[in-house]
Amino acid sequence: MPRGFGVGPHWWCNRFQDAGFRITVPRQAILDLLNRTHEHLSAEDIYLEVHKIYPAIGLTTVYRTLELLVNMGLVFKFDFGDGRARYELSQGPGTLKHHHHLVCTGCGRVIDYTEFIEQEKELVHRTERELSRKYNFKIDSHQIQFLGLCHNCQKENK
Amino acid sequence: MPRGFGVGPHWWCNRFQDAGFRITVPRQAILDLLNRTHEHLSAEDIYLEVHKIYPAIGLTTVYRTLELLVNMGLVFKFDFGDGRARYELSQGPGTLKHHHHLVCTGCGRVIDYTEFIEQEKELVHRTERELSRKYNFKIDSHQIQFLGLCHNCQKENK
DNA sequence: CTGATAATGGAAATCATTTTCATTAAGGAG
DNA sequence: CTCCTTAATGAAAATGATTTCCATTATCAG
Ligand SMILES: [Mn+2]
Ligand SMILES: [Mn+2]
Ligand SMILES: [Zn+2]
Ligand SMILES: [Zn+2]
Repeated sequence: MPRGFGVGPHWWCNRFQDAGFRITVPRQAILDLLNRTHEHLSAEDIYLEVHKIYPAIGLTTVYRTLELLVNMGLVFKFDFGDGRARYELSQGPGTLKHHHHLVCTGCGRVIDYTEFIEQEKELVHRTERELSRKYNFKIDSHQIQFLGLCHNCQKENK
Repeated sequence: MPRGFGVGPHWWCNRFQDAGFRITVPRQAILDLLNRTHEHLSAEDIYLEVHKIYPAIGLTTVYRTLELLVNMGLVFKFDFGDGRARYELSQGPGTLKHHHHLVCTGCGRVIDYTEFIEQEKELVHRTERELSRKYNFKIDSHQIQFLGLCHNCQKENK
């Protein structure tokens, strides 16, 4: 109902229409939020944030929408080991370039990195080609993450 | 109490003694199982399997032991997206070489692969060096996984 | 062998995510 | 613009993996 919410025809509207999904207020609000942050938000983070501007939102809808977005390939879902899934927009203007993650096992901090992404791309492509052939496996995406201790957490453990 | 269970002084006994942890029957049983399988077992898988040979085991102990083993670096913990953690022995004879995973998003099947591990090692080392320096981040380990559809699941989706 | 206490296991508690189901609202047809 | 079909929503309850509590047990140094 909030006439004129995030109404402009965003880049994702076509994706929805083509797939036959309805463009609803909750979906727009969630996409708007993801589009405007670079953080790795949990479902609850998103619920709380969207709730501020659209209090009628339900946590269930957040989960459902995120699942839809992941299936559509618009959103990445990650597990950084803290017991809750984290989400990040995969495309669109304002989105970070292709990157991977550095996860601190001490405090949970996550750093996006893009170093060596070019060399990595090459290796990944070769590996994908080889694995697809050898295991007859159709590869859609990949995840790379380094686990360790961030600056702060290194001191604490002496 | 089962005198003569998996009693022989296994390779991990020193690790336990050095760290001041006790070598108990449940711990031995869990390590024995992990040592003898190449599967990616969940805590409950392990509980059920160990339960056959040592019925007194409790699920709580399985979780606690696995956490300990992960902290000691003897076991890897993975999330393949099916809502439960999976565990794999990280070292010892009989352990697979350094490898990564191919995860089917259709049926959950996980394939270990070692292709291009040598080239990968090089890249990983360079990346680690660079990231450690740039972000002052002490890297302990890394995970790489490819997501996609296995042979069977490709057909089903037409 | 014995004592201090680390480790265990059952039951209850947590907590993220999913399911259920009655209600609402996209959006195509008219 | 109004109607109508039905996809989408949200509150509440259910689920299911993992954690916490706490009384009891078993390891192992002395
Ligand atoms: Mn990121
Ligand atoms: Mn493996
Ligand atoms: Zn940290
Ligand atoms: Zn499959």
